[in-house]
Amino acid sequence: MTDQIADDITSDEDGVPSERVQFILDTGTNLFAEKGYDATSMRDIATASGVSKALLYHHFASKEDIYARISFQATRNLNAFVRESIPQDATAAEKLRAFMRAAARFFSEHRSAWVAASNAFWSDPDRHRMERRLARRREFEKMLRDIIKEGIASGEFNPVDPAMTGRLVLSGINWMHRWHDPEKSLTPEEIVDNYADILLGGVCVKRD
Amino acid sequence: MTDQIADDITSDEDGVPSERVQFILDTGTNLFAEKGYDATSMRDIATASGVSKALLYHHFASKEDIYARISFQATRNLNAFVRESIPQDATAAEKLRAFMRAAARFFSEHRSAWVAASNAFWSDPDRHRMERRLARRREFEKMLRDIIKEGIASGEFNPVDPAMTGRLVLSGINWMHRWHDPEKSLTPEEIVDNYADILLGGVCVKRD
DNA sequence: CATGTGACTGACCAGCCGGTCAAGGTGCGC
DNA sequence: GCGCACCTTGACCGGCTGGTCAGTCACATG
Repeated sequence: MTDQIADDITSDEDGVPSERVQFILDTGTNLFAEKGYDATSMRDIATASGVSKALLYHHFASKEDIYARISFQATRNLNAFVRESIPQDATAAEKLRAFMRAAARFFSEHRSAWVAASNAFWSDPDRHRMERRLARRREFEKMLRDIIKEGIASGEFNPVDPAMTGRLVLSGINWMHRWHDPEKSLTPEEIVDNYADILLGGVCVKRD
Repeated sequence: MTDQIADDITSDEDGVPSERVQFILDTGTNLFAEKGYDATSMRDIATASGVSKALLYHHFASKEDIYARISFQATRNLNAFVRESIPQDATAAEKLRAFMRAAARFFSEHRSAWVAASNAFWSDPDRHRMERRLARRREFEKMLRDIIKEGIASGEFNPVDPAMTGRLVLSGINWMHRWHDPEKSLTPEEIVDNYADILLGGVCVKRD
């Protein structure tokens, strides 16, 4: 029923959160990213936010609710952002590179939220929301595979396996936060640019 | 062999653990891999092992001690196993592929332990052990970079950045446990074989 | 037999966990 | 003035956490 969907949307996105609610979410984002979900207590979030623990339960249903809203916010605009960053009239290679750059850029701009959201598989608190998360991830992966398929169809790419190639690309992006130090070295965009070079050009020298 | 190394080995491996101790470690390995470090309690491990919680503290110093021993066991033989799997008289491409296959094989054979060990950065309970873990990881990465450097030096590989290429290779291997279902689809070795094909051959068609 | 040693246990601890609740502001419409 | 809606709080709850401890048992050594 349509009413239900409308209810779901409003109850979930809930317009713009109040300043204080958003501040609590930001605080939680950093704590979750630093220490992980389990190791971060509601007291930690409350203290770091400068409010009482009870207030958290006035604005949020539970600890998982806070976490869900954080990861929801973190990934909400990812698909749209990446899609908008891909040029229409371009080679598949350019599109692939744009995809990787956009994902890396989004990652670096929402680093804490991304780490917090991707660090846990987080079982199944709200099934409906979980399904939408999964659907969004599938859509994200499909975007990437379509670029690869397009390149193969046009003869620009070798006949690689799109699913496997996509996974390798995403592995590089997703694993970055495990070793990348934002303080030094290259920016995430520079790193994935390197990855793109390696992937597109291949490691072995081209033999005729 | 130097005395220091011998000391290190005996002090840490401490001979073969008794049957019961090893059983507790195996039980803990599975629990940590399933539920994560924080979500696994000492009671869980004790109950699942069929012993009292107090016995855990008779054999182990703390919860972190159990975890450290598990991840130590898990990675102990990785370097040696991978090194032995690399053929001496072979092209750099063959060596790279052998490296990836061996790492993937080791991963699939010690899946639970590997997931448990790699899921947490786990701060710093025992500095000495932590440093040796890091040293081992550096050694592992160096092995991979040396293969790549060798290929570049001989003219077999393109002048790619060894560090960056190594990270991309390891990203694919390390990220696998996040999406790979051991029940179905390809084996880890088949997957990294695909990765090797893509990486070595490149995605773009070779233009003379 | 006594003595000692290491594996093993149930009961217990302080402290923290997520979550609840009744009550106290505070400001706004009436 | 009153009532009302919302934000905010400190005190509190049962339950679980990692960890401790005194003591039991089997067995080996003298």
